[in-house]
Amino acid sequence: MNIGDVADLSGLPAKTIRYYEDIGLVEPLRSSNGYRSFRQSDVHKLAFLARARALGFTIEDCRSLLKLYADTDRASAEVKQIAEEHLDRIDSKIAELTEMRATLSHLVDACAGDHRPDCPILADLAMEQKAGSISKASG
Amino acid sequence: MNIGDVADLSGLPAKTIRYYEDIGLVEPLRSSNGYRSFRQSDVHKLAFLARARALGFTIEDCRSLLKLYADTDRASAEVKQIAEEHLDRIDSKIAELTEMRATLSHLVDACAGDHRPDCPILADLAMEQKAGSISKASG
DNA sequence: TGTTGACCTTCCAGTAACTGGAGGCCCTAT
DNA sequence: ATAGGGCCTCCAGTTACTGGAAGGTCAACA
Repeated sequence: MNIGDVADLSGLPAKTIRYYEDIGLVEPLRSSNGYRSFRQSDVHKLAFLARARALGFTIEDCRSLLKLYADTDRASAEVKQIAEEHLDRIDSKIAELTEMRATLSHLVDACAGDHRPDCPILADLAMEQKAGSISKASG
Repeated sequence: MNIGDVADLSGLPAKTIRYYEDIGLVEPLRSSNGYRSFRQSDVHKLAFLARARALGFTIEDCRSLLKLYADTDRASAEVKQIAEEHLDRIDSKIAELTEMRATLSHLVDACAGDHRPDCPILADLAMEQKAGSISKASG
């Protein structure tokens, strides 16, 4: 199977598949004309990668997961740990974004958004650290 | 003021401040010894940047916001628009992460996480597109 | 006066995970 | 023969920094 077919099947761009080969995630064969030749197992692996990436696992996570997937004797605990760590990262990110959202939404609501120059958003951004003791206290 | 002092005041690493100069966000003066010499207005600007970046505005957003900030005649609507677009991006990101979180958390809950090899997480990741018509339908 | 040591400088390279593009070969159809 | 599409490699760019090497500057101290 050529890269275009595999791209269609896995949902990954051909560029990305080549990249995944570069970094050693897949190792397709080569045809005599130099074209990459993908086996069914390669397609399966790429679909696995597409799914894991869509769930936000990093490439290095994916590498670990693929190893664990290939090892039929692995303990599910190992996989679960990777997933739980990822879940924690997701939770942190959501919390961070939610806080940003709250602040920003507050500012947006406070801004008239008209032709006049007064803008609470800029005012907040420009807010000076009056006390001086605020910013670098516990860095 | 030297870069170290400004770093302390703004909360930004010196490296980052140099980078901001590289990309034209600040233009500190230079002392005779070649050291960067920051005015109060530079410090103010950097604090503005630190705050905006903490709220997740991109560098290009920051560039626009700084321009608008410098222009005392701007309409608050312009600022509000940037902020609202950013708010939308945040909302999308939160939605995406929340969906990931739900799926992943479901899988983690389903996984025993013990010494046995059965693992619903890997099973899901490896899930084959049986129908074949699923993946590339509306690309 | 010499020498630490902290602070500053520039420049280069690397991060994560691709993406875009140039230049060129391969294959099929007309 | 020629047109087109698919494939190849290699290089560069993306975002927003961050780390490190090699070296200049400055204040303090013996």
